[in-house]
Amino acid sequence: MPARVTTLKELAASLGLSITTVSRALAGHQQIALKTRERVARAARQAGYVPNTAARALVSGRSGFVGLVLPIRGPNLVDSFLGEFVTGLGEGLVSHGADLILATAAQDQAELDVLRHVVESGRADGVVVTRIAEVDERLAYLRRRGFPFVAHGRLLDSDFAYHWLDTDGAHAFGEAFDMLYDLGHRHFGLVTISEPMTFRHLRQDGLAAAISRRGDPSVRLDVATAPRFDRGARIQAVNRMLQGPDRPTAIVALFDELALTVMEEAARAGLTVPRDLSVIGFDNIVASAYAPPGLTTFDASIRQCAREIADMLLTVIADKPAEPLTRLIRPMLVPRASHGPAPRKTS
Amino acid sequence: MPARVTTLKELAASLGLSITTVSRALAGHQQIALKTRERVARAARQAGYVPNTAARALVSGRSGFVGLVLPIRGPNLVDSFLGEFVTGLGEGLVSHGADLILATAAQDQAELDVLRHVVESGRADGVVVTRIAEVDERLAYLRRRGFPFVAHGRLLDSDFAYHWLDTDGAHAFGEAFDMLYDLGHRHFGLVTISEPMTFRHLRQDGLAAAISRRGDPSVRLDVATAPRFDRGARIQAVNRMLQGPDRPTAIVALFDELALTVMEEAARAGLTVPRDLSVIGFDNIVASAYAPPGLTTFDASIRQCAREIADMLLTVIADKPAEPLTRLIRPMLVPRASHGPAPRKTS
DNA sequence: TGCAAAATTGCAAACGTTTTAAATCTTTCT
DNA sequence: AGAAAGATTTAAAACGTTTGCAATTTTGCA
Repeated sequence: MPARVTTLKELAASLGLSITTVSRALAGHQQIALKTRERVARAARQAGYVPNTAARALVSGRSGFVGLVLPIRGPNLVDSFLGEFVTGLGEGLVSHGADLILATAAQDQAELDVLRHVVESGRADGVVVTRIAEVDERLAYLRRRGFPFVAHGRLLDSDFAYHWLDTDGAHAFGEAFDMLYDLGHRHFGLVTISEPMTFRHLRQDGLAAAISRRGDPSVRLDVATAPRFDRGARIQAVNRMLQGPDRPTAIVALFDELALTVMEEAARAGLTVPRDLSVIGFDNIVASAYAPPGLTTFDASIRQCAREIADMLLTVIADKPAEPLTRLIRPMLVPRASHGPAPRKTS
Repeated sequence: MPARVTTLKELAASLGLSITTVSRALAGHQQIALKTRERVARAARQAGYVPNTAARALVSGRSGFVGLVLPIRGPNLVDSFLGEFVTGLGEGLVSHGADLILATAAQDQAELDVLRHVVESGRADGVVVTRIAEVDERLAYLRRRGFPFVAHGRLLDSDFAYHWLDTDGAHAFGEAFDMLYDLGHRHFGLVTISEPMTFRHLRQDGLAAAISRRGDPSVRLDVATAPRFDRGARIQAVNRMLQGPDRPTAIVALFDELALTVMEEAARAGLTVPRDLSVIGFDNIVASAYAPPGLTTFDASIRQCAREIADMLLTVIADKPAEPLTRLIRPMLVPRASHGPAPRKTS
């Protein structure tokens, strides 16, 4: 059990050196004699010295933290996104000795307020912003403030540049369309949400672009929209799409939860997936592998993305690059058993 | 857009008051005239003043953070535990103005090292420790150090008292046994893991206790053990249990992932759940609702537990209670379709 | 050996806040 | 009116670190 040394002063005293020298030695400054550096390092290790974060932050202006404001979540919303995301961030940060701070918005408190506090209190040197909204005041604020940040996702258009990493949902949805078209499908359904997040536009536009690229006027696309967190409304919307006399033969859902609802309701309506209906999702949540017959979807590897976001942010903090850093990650198709050839026309 | 006031000094100057007075006014000290307190509060709000965390932490010795060392996770381990847990912690902390810091262990670094750093650097006022191991050096360290912490889970026995919250796995497994016994089952299987976590003992002991409480000598229990993160070995272990000429009619799995493996392998072996085999899990992960025929399991409401843990920890930090705080949360049975009456003896 | 240059170390200020002890101003009472 | 008591405010130290600049020691060379 090593004698506890709490401060630099104590360590310096035990070595017969000044605080300055010890501080510089530990920081690896060349101007300190190598022999001294080694001696100090050994003593510090042996004494279990750990520098005080607050003191260091106060004088250097760097906290060594990266902030993330927790997205507000419904009471019974359970998914693995957050866990994957923070794990990835942690992995990306740890190699640079940074840590993550998680701030939560209270019930009635706006996320922007929390963000402001994190920024203004000097708790963090940079922040990560997720779930970008169509009009996102957080980005505007950070921009105004000149505070380092990296967005996970992006705006549809903006009059300023910023650093972002996004999964290429547009490409994935195009790929889904092409695959389904080649399987003979001509009548498509898109199940989407009504919340003003940009990713829904990016994905829908990717689908639309692939359709028009194909240039086949016989292709039809129905769109069903429901609020994200209202399961009842979601089921209704899906059923409206499923129950018309003339229903799509292939449904693409904005993300897996919606796709699973589609599969459940299809089963309830007596439809067999993929014989009567093809379904494709996005996210590759765990349940998608288990829900029969196995949902075909896209894997965005959240954890890997988060790791890269951490790297980007640390670069932004350290180097203040003039050009915006941007990364578009292509999600990977995970083919399972929920898609297949279009059913023969029966009429 | 309010003029940015970064420091107390500036705010004091703009008010024509001393730093001391402004500091005290904002802290709500009675000795400052009410009129002054109000004037200062208004000015601070209007100027958007946010106190510097580092400076405050340095002088007060309190960082306002609670630490959590991220459990090391395999590369493709995906679950919702972490997300639920940090969400709950965040919810519990926010009402007291505390934030969460997440520290990650580097590849080869021991979790204890990271914990030590968090503690010794003064980054946090208290920590949460999860996934308690049979011999847990983290608890021993924190104890020695006299550092505030709350454990999620507990030791099997210990020579010192500490604060913990745990889900009552023993009770749940007893409940599972009773239910299955009443359905006619006499031959049981337990699928468990080989990692030295205490919860596996608590649950297994709960099962054993229920068996002996029943006092029926015809009850048999087979146990299969596999390493947690080795899917191949897990499948092998399950199959050994399933393929004997004399297999259990009811299998209880230590947690849902294992139960899902059991159901998959049962299906592969041509067994129908629950007709030929009853399966019960623990955790209620999302996939359990989707995996046919729907896994009967127990819900531990991680998020709610985490919220309580946060409350407990804040109490511990503030009040240093002499008596250990302990909470045992009874998980709730989530009956689905994977359990049923024991099959008739055919032989 | 002596002196300039180079190498190494140390002093002291600063970061923004809280807090102890003391100073100033107001009120109350004789 | 004057002093004591109470109310309110302030000066200055402290927290543990980093860092600009100065001081000291060592080295190289004549």
